[in-house]
Amino acid sequence: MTDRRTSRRVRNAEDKRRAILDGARAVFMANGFGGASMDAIAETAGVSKMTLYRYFDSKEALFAGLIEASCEKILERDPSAPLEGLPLKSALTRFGRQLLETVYAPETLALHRIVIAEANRFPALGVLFYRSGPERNIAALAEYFDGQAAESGSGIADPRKSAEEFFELVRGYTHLRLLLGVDAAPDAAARAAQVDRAVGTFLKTLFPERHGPDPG
Amino acid sequence: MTDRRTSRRVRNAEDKRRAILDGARAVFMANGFGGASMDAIAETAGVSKMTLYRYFDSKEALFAGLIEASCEKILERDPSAPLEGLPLKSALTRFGRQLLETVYAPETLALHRIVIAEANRFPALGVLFYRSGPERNIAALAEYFDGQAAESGSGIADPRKSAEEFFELVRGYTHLRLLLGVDAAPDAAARAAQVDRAVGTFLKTLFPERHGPDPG
DNA sequence: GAATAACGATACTGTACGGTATAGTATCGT
DNA sequence: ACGATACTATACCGTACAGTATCGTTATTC
Repeated sequence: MTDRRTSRRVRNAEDKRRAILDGARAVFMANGFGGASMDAIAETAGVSKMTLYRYFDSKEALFAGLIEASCEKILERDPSAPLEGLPLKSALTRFGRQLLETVYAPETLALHRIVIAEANRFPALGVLFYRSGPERNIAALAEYFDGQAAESGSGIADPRKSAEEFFELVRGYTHLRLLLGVDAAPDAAARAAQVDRAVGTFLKTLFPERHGPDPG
Repeated sequence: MTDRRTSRRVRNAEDKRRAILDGARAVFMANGFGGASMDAIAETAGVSKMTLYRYFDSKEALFAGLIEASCEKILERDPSAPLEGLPLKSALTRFGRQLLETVYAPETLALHRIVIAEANRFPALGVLFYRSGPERNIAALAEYFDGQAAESGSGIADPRKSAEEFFELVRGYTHLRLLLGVDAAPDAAARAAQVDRAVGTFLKTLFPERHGPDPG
């Protein structure tokens, strides 16, 4: 029975591969591409260096594999999952909270940092990351806007642009501050407040006539 | 006359220092901290490696010196210079155009990349960068808002937050796409269009009652 | 239970790099 | 003109690292 079900060898191989990628993630994210050594990765992964090279041809290949795996993990989530029928304000709030939860998470920040840092050396990974993450969020929200437009009759002029604007308002400069290590990570309450403000601001840009004079 | 005016020796020293920093900028920005070698920097700067170490104690010190110098250069500009008395819309437009011109410039993008990348290894530089750049822009705009409030009577509830929101809308996701190498740098016309849209959107968030129904 | 493949441990190679030492040359101040 | 200082060029040291080779061990397959 060479491979009834999945042979044990294959499963072990998958385990090894996961272990290697986990170790690579830890070391690469903490030290960057240049600061990470293959010896350190092997040790962190609990694997001999030979095994490393059995699974990945080179340091570059390992790095690329890691980023691709991280992007695939992002892709597993459906960003628009349960929001199809929701009213606008609720949908925006949930979109926003979900965004901040993932985007402010240390792992996501580390991924941002390293992909931005190595965008020169690995141009394809920058594109892959953008398409797997931000791009999909934007597309999902834009699609939701389109659905809303069909329902309510009155549509948004440029759903894509509006979607981008919403996410910009949500993530805010806090995102940059986190990437730079200026701020500490905000807790759930702070994140919720930030989303609420962003939703309020954004709704004014969509339907200015519904809001009275604001200043004060 | 050991130093009537500035002695020639110190002028030469300043020149050398500038040359070294220029070389360091080119190499660091192109290859990152880890990918940059002191030999390459020396060669690019047209200077012997010994001279490098006469001016900077170590690679870290040189890197820190470079970032500090870059931040000082940013600080020389007064972000709020000629906008004091301008009406709101004009002021925002000029704020916005100035922001995009500098923030989308390749050197600024490279600085962003490298500071974000090395925020772990050099936490102080991340803070320095933020305070020299984004923070000052935000503060300048917030101050302008305060001035407007004093003039017009009706103020903005949270000028700082509003200033951040404006700049978020202006730089947009294009900034991330540029950092990731997904988009090519937009030309002046595209930047102007982006600013105009951001200004329009932002004004709706400030004075929703002044704008009629928008969708369509 | 033998054959086979994967793995661990470790030693090794070549090289690139950070930093230093040295020796000789140009430049500056007086 | 002379002494001091800055600079170049180059060789060098130690180390760290990417990648390879070897060998003994374990575990899987049939």
